[in-house]
Amino acid sequence: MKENNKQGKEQEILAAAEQEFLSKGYEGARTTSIAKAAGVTHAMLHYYFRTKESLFERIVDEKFRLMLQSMLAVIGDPSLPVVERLKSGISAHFDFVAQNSKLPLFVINEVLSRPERYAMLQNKMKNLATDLFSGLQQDIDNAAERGEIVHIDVRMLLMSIVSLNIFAIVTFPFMRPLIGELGEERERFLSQRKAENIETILHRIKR
Amino acid sequence: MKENNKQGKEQEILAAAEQEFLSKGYEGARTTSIAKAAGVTHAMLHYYFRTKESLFERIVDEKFRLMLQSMLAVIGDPSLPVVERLKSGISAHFDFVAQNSKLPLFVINEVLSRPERYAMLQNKMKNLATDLFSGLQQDIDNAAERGEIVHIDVRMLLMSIVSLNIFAIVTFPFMRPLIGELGEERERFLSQRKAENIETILHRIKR
DNA sequence: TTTGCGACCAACAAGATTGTTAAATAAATT
DNA sequence: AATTTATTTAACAATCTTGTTGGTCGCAAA
Repeated sequence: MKENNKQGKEQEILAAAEQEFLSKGYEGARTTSIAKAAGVTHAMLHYYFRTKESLFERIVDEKFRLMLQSMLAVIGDPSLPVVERLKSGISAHFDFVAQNSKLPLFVINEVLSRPERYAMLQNKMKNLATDLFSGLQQDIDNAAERGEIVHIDVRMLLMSIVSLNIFAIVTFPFMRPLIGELGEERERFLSQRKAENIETILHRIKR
Repeated sequence: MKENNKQGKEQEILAAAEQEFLSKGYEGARTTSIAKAAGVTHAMLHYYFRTKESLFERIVDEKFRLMLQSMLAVIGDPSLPVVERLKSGISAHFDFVAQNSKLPLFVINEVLSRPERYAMLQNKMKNLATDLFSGLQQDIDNAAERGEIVHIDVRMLLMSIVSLNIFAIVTFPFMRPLIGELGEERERFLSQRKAENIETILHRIKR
């Protein structure tokens, strides 16, 4: 029942910290609570990670990376035709967010409450934008030239996609009754909402 | 410079509390900080509002009401034809959120971190849904029968609208660079994004 | 064996934060 | 004016929270 290998405890603490920070944010999180959840004295927590702040950094760095990585999923497979590419991209992004439902709000909250992080996030975003988005933009432009779809700025389109996906999953807990009978079970609702989001984006580019 | 009428101080405290709670949330807010911002000793804060919690309730009640009220704006003017009605509804909702940009995140965070509020919010939402949405749904159904637009569940449509509007404004601070040159000034970006959101929704129902 | 070193814990320290209270002051009521 | 009531203040209390410290335990290298 006891885990007393040296690295084991560090991992336990990290796992507990992730839980705590993701669900309560930096301010709401308590190092004692993290320690308890990890099955360690709170002195141990300070032994492995000097301060609450440094422990938080560890979590936040990983989560920011994960968040950006998820944006990449939207780009989809360049070998597919544009419409298929978008379909699978939206679907992949939706699934990712559904399985990491606390991630978006965590990132948004922590970056908004720490303007000193703006620069970092903005840089990474800019890289994403210039490097990855341009390929999809080309695909879109070409398809538009062929008259298959409508002209549109890929950044606007991607923003719509992440808006629709993230918002649906974040607000699911209290949107459920608004949807009424449709929202009996989480899975059912999510799959319907995913289909609706795909539909919305495809309509947007339909000729 | 001093406001020493009795009711004045209470209002000062409420105003300061609103600022503090909206930007830092319940956990991040400090009663001493609120008191200082209001120009009162922190004992005064406890004199007027017994506890931090009760002060918070005052703010949260008002903000929840405001939030739901803003959803109503989306319904729009029933005397307009459906497409016009949606256009003005989306625009009104977008403007409201833009002028209350801290509201959505505040409400989402506080309701999610307090499941005991789920029931309350869910009830109010259900009322909105049954009472107000049905009118718009009728309009949509009729227009769809006439072949002007496509059939769609109004709840899905409204969820898309609030997703697009809220997300755009909440994430504006760090989405700006992703948009690049487009996002030089806030006003410019917001008006472009508003237009894009309207476009997206209209495409969704276009035949 | 003993020396050293990392993991570990109980207790403590310092400061922040919410909340109380007793007394002073102002305002209103009789 | 006298009495009550509301407002205000300063000081304190209780608790929580982060962080430290001195010392213990086990184990491996010398």
